[in-house]
Amino acid sequence: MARKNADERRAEIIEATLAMADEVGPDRLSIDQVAQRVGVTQPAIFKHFPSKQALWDAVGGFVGGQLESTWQKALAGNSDPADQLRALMRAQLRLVRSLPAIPALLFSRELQAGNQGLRRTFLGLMQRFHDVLAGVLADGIRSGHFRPDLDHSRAAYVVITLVQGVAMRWSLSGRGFDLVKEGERLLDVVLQGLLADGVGA
Amino acid sequence: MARKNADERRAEIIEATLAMADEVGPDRLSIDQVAQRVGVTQPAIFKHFPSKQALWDAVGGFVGGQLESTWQKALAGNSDPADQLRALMRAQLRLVRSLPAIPALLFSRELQAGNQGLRRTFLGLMQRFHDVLAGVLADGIRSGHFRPDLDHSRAAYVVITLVQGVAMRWSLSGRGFDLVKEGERLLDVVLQGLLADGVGA
DNA sequence: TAAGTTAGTTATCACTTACTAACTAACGGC
DNA sequence: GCCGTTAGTTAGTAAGTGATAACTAACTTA
Repeated sequence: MARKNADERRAEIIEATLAMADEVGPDRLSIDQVAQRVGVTQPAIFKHFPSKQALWDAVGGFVGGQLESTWQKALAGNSDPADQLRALMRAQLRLVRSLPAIPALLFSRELQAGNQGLRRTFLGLMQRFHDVLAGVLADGIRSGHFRPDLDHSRAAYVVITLVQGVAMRWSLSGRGFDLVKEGERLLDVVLQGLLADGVGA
Repeated sequence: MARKNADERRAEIIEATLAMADEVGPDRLSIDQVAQRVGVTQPAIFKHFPSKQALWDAVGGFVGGQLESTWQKALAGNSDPADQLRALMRAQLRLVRSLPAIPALLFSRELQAGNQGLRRTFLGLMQRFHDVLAGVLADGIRSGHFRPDLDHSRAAYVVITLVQGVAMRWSLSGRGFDLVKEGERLLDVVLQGLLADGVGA
């Protein structure tokens, strides 16, 4: 019968949900599939989460927690502003690589339509990521590392867009390239800019 | 009874599918919902498409056709390389704005898991968009508009990533900003680069 | 205008879904 | 070693799913 402590089981279910969401898609994932993955009957899941939506709620909370804790570590290890940007991007992309359901999750109606609160959670996360990036950029502008005429908020959106875009392309392409490396390469191009010197000034 | 010509009805069904996919999500959309939108009973849909998957196939083909036809027009009207990049981005984002189901569609398992051929269609589209962008960039490098040390293929991926990323953020944020304008703003930042002159050389 | 074609209908099937009720057996404190 | 708690089971329900079969009525054309 292999009973387990409820906390442990909850974590196991959340993990299984993320793994299965990656395999079959968040909106197609049934409680029964999660249960099978965990090695338990379907109604057992409802002993730990009152409804499917509550399970998704918990999954979202878990992902959000992981995201936020990773940023702090990324900032701590670097001092050069460009390196801090790189570290933040790497941290974010590494998390996506280890939880590859995230991009699909963001577009799932399970979270979008069914769960107003969770939607706000994710928007809040994005906002905080923007603020962290904007802070790094503002420092770098002051210290002369970045262009003096740069709008730090807008530039932060550039970096966010780059992160989300490359994660999206990585997903769509069947994960056919090294996500973290590609992200770094793109960031390098953006740091330099596309225009020849003296053209856009 | 209001019968309609089959071609007309097919187009109507595809349109309704795209609209409903945006509202309820591609993976949650049932044939019955599409039928109701069209104003017809559920089995009538199967008179025009042999299966649900065939319907999605047709939807994908429609979207792909729209995408490709828009690029040609964008290139024709401009001569300056930077303007061509802007025009391509605007064209792509305008299409996403008019068919807002596209981002969610790309992540739907309906298309990913259920439909191998359609997946290849979309990857092919992305590849061709990359090639168009890379061509513009290569021309611009030769003519001195872009940095001589720029890798045109990599820079093309930067622009693609920017397009997909901003479309994604627009979707997630509840379409709370002007997609086309924001895309242009981000492209402008990328054209200039982030680094101060002389820092990254 | 009669006849064939076809866009539509109603009725139904087999299956999956989230969820519930009632029961069972493992664990932990005493 | 007893007993309450609780993680788990089996059995079942109501609603929704994609799809099919058989029929009907509107267009098309000879």
